Amino acid sequence: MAKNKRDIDLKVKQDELESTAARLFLSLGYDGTSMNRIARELGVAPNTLYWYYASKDELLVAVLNRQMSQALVRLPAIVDKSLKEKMAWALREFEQSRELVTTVHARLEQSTVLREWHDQFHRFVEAAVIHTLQADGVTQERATMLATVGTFLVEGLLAHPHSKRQHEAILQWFADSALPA
Amino acid sequence: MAKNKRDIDLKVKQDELESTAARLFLSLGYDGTSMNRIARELGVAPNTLYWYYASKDELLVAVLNRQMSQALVRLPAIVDKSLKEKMAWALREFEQSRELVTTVHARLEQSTVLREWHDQFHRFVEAAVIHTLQADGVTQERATMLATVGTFLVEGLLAHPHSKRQHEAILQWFADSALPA
DNA sequence: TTTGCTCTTGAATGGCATACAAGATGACCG
DNA sequence: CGGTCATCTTGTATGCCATTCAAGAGCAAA
Repeated sequence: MAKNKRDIDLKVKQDELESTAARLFLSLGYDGTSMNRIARELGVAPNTLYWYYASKDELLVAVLNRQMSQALVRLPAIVDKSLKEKMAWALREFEQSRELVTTVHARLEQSTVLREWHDQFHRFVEAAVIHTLQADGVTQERATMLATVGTFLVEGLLAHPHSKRQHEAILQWFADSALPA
Repeated sequence: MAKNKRDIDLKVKQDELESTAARLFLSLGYDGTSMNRIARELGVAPNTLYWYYASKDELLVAVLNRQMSQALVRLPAIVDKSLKEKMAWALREFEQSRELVTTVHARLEQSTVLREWHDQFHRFVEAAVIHTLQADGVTQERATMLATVGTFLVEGLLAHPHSKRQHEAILQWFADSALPA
């Protein structure tokens, strides 16, 4: 009972930490946000964060999972839309976290936790895309390749600023080229 | 004359600095390479580097230009090859500097010099791709869009490890989809 | 009241990019 | 030859960073 209460408090506190960290990471960037800054914002000592997370990278992973689970809530709304609309949706979702996407890729080599998170995430996303494509009659081998391409296009559009029209044109072209007429 | 000699020494010294910096950046990564480390390797004081370059980012830009001009030497060998072969070549060239590509993207927001270099580089590459596509009868508007897509595919393949076969399949599919049959 | 767990902190460590002012070197000019 | 000036190098310092460690506070169970 008491043990249980403690567990609840832990979750509440973690949620508080992660939401503050998320806000700062998104506005100032990962490198632009020091553990000191996060702690100050929360009114705690900097090293308090290290009781909850072993490193800044692990805090980032927690924030990423948080962002992802929030996106998953909105996922059902587009499951029966077209491939193109699904990709446009993903693009809009990620645009909120643009900064973080680049950061993750930059830190892949240096952080094991981050690399594991990244790989798992890619597997998840690509499985979903492959499933969609297969439902449209694409062979598995081809769907696998196209899923990779689709991912690259979304990542590219995130990393480099382009107009809505350019997004539109690229996604349209991809959908047309990927699916049989 | 003497003034001239100094200028020569300057270039020589810069070349020495940049080749050492390049070697370390490529093997240890940008973040993994401290100015201190570069200086130690060269047998000079750390702040000596700041006489030649205003910041670590400017040193990175110099290294990037160095890498690029080395690649440009090898460019003529593939000017008359197919689009697919050109992209495969670019991929091979960049693989040497994989680490740096991600670093550049990660630091775009924080470093003006780097962003300028990056934007200029993209304009250069995309102009070249557009030119190639137009020579194959693609309209300018379409070529512009395809150049962006091609760039994203190369960047994606660089950032994420894939087998030679996957590279091959993706590039082949892109060439087929981009060019009229 | 004592034991032990959970959480927080003060104080420190070693590293980092970078700034500044003082020196060394060597070329030119009188 | 002596002095002046630009070029290059360095010693030293600053303020930041992520992270560590040992000491404490608060509170539950025994």
